[in-house]
Amino acid sequence: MEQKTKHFRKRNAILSCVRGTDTHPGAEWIHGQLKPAFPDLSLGTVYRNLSLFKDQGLIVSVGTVGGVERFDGNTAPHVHYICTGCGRVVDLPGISIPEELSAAAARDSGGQVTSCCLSFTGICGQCAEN
Amino acid sequence: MEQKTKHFRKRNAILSCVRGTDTHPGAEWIHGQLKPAFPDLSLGTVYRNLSLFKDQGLIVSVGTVGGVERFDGNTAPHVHYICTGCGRVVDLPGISIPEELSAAAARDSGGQVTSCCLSFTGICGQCAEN
DNA sequence: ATGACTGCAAAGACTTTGCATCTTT
DNA sequence: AAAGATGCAAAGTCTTTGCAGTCAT
Repeated sequence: MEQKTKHFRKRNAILSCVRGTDTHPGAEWIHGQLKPAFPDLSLGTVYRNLSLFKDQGLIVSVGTVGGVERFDGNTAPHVHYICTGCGRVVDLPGISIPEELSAAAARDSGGQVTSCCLSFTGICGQCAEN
Repeated sequence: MEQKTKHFRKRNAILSCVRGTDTHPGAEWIHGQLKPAFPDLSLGTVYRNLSLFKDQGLIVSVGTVGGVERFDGNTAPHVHYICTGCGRVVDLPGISIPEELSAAAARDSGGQVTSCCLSFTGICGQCAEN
């Protein structure tokens, strides 16, 4: 068991890293976070595993901010606020996406709807001060 | 006047191209569309002008699909359906974003809200057949 | 002349991929 | 042995940028 753990140690660490933060990180950020614990962790491995997790539905992409794809360990549909100044992505748990919209989207598009994404963009209070 | 027109001919063509389609195009697509009329149009110019239009608020980005940024000449908030199979982005004019959500987002985030984006993703009917 | 727009190609940034190596079964 | 995971570096895409040339005022 311990052996097995070792084999997946990095993979698990990557998944835990995404799940354990609310920063909606990109690959580089995750790599930086894990580097101290895994000095030989390769960026390629981070990308490979993120892609894998995404395919498996363990994480979701919240889109590309400033050229880098950002992920979220919270796979439940929820609302984001994206600051175009600093690139921060924060959750807005106080706002929920009306249930009926998904059904309407499936009907109107004539296709299947697997996920939805509602995000607001602007300048956050902190950036506005600068 | 005709001279002036000539000077901005390409710029105007790029803007018209984005505004005149509902395909939510990326830079490459626009370049391909205008190439016949402007054989010497450079991709760099397309990128430069798209960036300019975006800064000016003449167009909006609808996000990155399959690694390429897609634009929309319709700057009014509206809902999109994105097919993860073929990458098509279509409008869902039948669905509107509840007005009160924007205000709630500004309040909850403590920042300013300049735009919002609601999109549904899935496999479109056409892709599902393959 | 001065400022603006563009073509071209080089540079940049982010992501993917091939191959050799090491691990687990 | 066979399948899976990773490091490393090369390759691939998309986008940005510097420079020189052209056009408008």
